[in-house]
Amino acid sequence: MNRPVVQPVFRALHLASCNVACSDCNLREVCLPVGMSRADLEKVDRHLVTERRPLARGETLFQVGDPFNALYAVWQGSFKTCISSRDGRDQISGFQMAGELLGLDGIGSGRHQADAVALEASQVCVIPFHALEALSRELQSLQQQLHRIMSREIVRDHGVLLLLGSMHAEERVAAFLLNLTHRLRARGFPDSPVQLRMTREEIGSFLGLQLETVSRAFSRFHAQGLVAVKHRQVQITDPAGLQKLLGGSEATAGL
Amino acid sequence: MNRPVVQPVFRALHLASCNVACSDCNLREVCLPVGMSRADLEKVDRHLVTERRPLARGETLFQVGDPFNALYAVWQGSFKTCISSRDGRDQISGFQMAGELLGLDGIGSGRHQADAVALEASQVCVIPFHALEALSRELQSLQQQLHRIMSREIVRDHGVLLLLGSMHAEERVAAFLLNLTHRLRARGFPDSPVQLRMTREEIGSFLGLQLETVSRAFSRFHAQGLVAVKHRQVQITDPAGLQKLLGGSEATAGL
DNA sequence: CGCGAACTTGAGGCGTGTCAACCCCTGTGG
DNA sequence: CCACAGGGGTTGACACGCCTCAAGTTCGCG
Repeated sequence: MNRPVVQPVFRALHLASCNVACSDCNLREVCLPVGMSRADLEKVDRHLVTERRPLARGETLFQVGDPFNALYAVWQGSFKTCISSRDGRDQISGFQMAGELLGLDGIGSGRHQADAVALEASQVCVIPFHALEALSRELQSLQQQLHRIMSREIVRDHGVLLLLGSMHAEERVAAFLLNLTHRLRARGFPDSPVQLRMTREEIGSFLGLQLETVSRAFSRFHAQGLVAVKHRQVQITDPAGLQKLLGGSEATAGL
Repeated sequence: MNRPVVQPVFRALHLASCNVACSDCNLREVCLPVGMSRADLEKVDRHLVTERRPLARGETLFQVGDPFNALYAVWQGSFKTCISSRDGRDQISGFQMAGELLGLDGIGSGRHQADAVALEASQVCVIPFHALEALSRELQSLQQQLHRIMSREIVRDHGVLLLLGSMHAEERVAAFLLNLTHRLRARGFPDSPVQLRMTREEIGSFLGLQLETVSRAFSRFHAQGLVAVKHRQVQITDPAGLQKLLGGSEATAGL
């Protein structure tokens, strides 16, 4: 890797854009190239994912109406996606962490249908969509993976529908916490204290609740010994107890 | 095509499975093959859509856990799709009418993740998924169309999220009615009296409301002169008034 | 004609939203 | 290093929208 002498700020950018290779990425088992052969992976490296983009906390990756050119895979950090109707109502449609794809909602119309905002300092891999379509006509493994990812996004949304349509406040918050820890564990994070990256208001927006209701749910869980909450530090001390609040259901996998 | 002598009930089945051709279908402008060339359409006819399946009112097309083999395009009639968690909670995730695709949620896991039930006597075109993937590697137009459809399904779900997460009961019902009439009009139905195919309870399940709440919303709309409701016959007399209930927003396109 | 399902309407209670006060943490500037 | 401002979070009191339960009506169908 060549490493020219540059000022720190540019150096960071430069380093980020070097060495973008799915085949070396430790997310390859949870990201786009799940289950692809070595040979196919190399084609992906060469033709598909060549750029990585860093974002500061609060920075917008894309917003409603932006022309759609690429999908983005979260490489580091986390994001929220917000949708809004023109009368000012708005809502967070999901939180994305490492290995998850952003931008799928832009394919249908050629324009992004949501805002994507970094919740912390983050980096995304840029996947130009025309290249993705071209390569997935060539590689069946890539084609199947893309279809699976889109389908799972639909199933995830249906899970949120179920949550918003039929669960009470405490059930929603419990489902949210369990889902979060499931996803973190799947990515190899220790499931001990979780550092929330979003505010109570953002959690509430996602769950269709007011921020006070979210806060009260946390407090009650704390009082019942289910979790230890301190600001954004959350430690689940009784996962089974939280699960029981959901009627024993485990259908929290896909939020 | 051979036409054996059979009893009427089987004959109906047989006739239904003849003459399945997207190129002749009057839904081709709203269904899977939107915008495809004549030549590509013929390949679709030959290799992809060869079977049509009739269903009686209340009959199940597929249910949760069934192996996923095919997508289904609604040709006639309408469907509901239901999701459920194992503690008995369940919810309708959508209503599908002519030209809309069923089964996208099965791609990711190889098993259907919802129940699809006919709301009236209906027919669907069967689209074997392995054949769809194979042909869409060959035809860019088909590939793009599939991606667009899946993306729009995601956007639609996000619209429902917004509805469930941020709207009051009457707003939800108003959005539901407007969305229904939009879709019917797009399919060439006269937008005068609409015949609902679902019960109040089903509407409520979809909107995250109790059936009584839906009924009361209808009654109030009636009293305000916005609609003329008589059982399942609904006539929107003041679309602009309904729209105003949504804060003037027109973000109802994608329910 | 009579039964059951679907629908309507009313009364009352509960869960959240709303509003408000207060606290805690962080970061900034003197 | 401390003071202070401001955003984020917690907690309480109250109101209100929707759920729940119940009774009665209409429609569809055998």
